[in-house]
Amino acid sequence: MKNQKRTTIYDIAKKLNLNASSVSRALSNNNNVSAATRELVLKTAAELNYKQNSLASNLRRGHNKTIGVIVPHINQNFFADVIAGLEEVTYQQGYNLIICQSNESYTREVESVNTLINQHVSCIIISVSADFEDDSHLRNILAQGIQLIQFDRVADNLETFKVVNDNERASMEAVSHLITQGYQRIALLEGPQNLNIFKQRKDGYIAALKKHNFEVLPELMIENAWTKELGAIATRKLLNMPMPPDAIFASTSDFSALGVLEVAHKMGVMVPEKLGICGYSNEAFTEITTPSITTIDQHSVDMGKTIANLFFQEMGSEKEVRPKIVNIQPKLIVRSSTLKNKLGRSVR
Amino acid sequence: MKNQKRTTIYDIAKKLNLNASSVSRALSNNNNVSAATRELVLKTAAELNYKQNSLASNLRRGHNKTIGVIVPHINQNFFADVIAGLEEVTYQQGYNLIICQSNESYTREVESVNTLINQHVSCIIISVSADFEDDSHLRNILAQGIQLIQFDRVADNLETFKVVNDNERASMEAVSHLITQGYQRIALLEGPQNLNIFKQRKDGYIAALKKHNFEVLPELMIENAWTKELGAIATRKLLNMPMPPDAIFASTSDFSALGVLEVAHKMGVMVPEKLGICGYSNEAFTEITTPSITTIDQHSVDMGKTIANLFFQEMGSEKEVRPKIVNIQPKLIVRSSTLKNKLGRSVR
DNA sequence: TTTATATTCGCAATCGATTGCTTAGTAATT
DNA sequence: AATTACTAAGCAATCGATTGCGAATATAAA
Repeated sequence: MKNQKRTTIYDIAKKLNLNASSVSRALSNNNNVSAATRELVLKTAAELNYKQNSLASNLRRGHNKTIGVIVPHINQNFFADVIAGLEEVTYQQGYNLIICQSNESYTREVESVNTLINQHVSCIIISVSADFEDDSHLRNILAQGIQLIQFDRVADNLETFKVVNDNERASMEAVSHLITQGYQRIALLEGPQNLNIFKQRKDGYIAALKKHNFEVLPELMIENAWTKELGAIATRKLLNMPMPPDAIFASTSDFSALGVLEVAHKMGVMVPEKLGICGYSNEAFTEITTPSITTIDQHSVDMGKTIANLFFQEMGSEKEVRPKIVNIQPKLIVRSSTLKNKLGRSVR
Repeated sequence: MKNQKRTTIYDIAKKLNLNASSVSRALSNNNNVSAATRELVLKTAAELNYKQNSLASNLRRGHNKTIGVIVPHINQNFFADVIAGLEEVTYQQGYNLIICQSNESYTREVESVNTLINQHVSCIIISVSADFEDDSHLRNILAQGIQLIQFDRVADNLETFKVVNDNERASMEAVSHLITQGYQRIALLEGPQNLNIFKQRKDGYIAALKKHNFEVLPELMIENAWTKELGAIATRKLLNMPMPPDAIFASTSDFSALGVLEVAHKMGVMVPEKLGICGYSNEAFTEITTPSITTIDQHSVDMGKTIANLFFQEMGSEKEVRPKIVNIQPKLIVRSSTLKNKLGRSVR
């Protein structure tokens, strides 16, 4: 079974008393072969169970119909969805995806970039890790003549194609919604501020408060509360304050919003009456908690498709194209956890 | 930016007045080079920002440190987790993953197999699509000398390495648990029976009933109820029967269990008092529904790791190894939705 | 000093497919 | 009949790294 010979175009050529070049041309639908020999070649190729060796073909042609993807974790919903969207489009174009996960580690991210460069991928699509340090490895991608698209978490001062969510606007919209619902003291759970997406969400929160002439209170902004557990801890602290917040915007993820909800339940704080809760990401479970959680949908599968289309449309053209930034508008999904005004929770 | 020249070993060789073979040997830590030249080569390689061309290397050496993975959907938790586990191990061995999704389509599955064969991957890891027709494409993988590991959904009559869950046992355990809790009429939501995993779960259900001398009632076994919507429809039908079930085992997925739960809520049927519910897969949300849902954990990340280890350990050896089947024991996670006996739902 | 052994390195073929160029053969044109 | 135009197919180089073999040089042994 091991290392057996696979049929090559030479095998086909020999069998038909042809030259390998003719076989190659026949298989690639090149017009420099007669219809008769093409037929013959295709027939014997099928008979001998010939499979093209993409390695050889790619080496010769100098490019690889393969796209590399680097994400922090493959099995986080957002990234899994983006990859699913990517695959959908790239598959149709005959491209393959090589997937790497950085595990939020900068070292691994750099290593992954290097293997992808070695593989001669046509494009690298990346969402940088949480302990992102500097962008030399990304610059190296460009230096090797490989296309680069950053998405979601992007290195701000590196000019490349980018597909991002308008985090600031979404965040602003969410907080405005809370204010409209009558919440007065709105707390924020923040993510690591070295990632631009979390900074933008914080900015949106602050902008919304200012717009409505609310005071921006540092004690209501909790750093690094981006897991369910950290969200729970932060909530306990917030609700035990002398003047506790009456709403919490878990800007990091729905998981931290879930932590908020659980603590509220345990402490007997009514949601949404006494505490409004808003998450981020529109994870499947936000629809089915009691009460269901208001959140922000990032159109993740579409994001994947957008990224892929960007590659095939914009970057496929021969002329040098200026890096473009695509801003996807996330959508606020209002559910029961913030509907203080219209009780009865009829909205789904 | 486009099509620029990348540095090759020839560039390094020329600069150092060496032959490319020496450069190659130096870079590959071959002992047939002096320490001095190795130093020199490594230094200039770094200076010139040399990156190995894996295409050329793989072509010459006849193998590709790449593993192909084909799953129905990348963004289903179970598969995403398995892939994450796979990546974890393969990364450490310097292997890359090429990911394809079949979208439950047989045609796409066959096409994906073909591209992976063309790519000369060392191994193909597959969980077959729902409309799996025949295994000729899988046999073709073996015929091309490529390793093959099937997991979860496997083609029964093809002898290859397999990593599966003991679905029948898990299913039996779940139903036995329901019986122990005092449920008397236990319904089953089935998945497509052309997939062996769903057949096994049904077998486990029947075996448990028989073991406890319960009657096996065809009217309580609902076919193809494997999404949330189909689960809901089935539940409505079941609960409107003259003699409705007092427990439903959604053997297909937690999503269908969720459909059951929602219908129960709407119809005012108390869970777990009047209706016990058990799902399958241990999706994240099962922990946080009200009541939380009893389910079965498949150790999905570990499964991925097991598969990868199987490849590196068993199949790496030169001697022909007999295909081996690894059976992973899923774990019943008892939560509130089936705790009729001990009310108060103190268990998490 | 001479012979034997070990190191280090170059030469050239190889992996399989592609492609520019050339040649042979056929058809069309005058 | 002769020249031109065109088609079909072969030749050989190429992509970049690897590797068996042999040559040259250095080192050790006699």
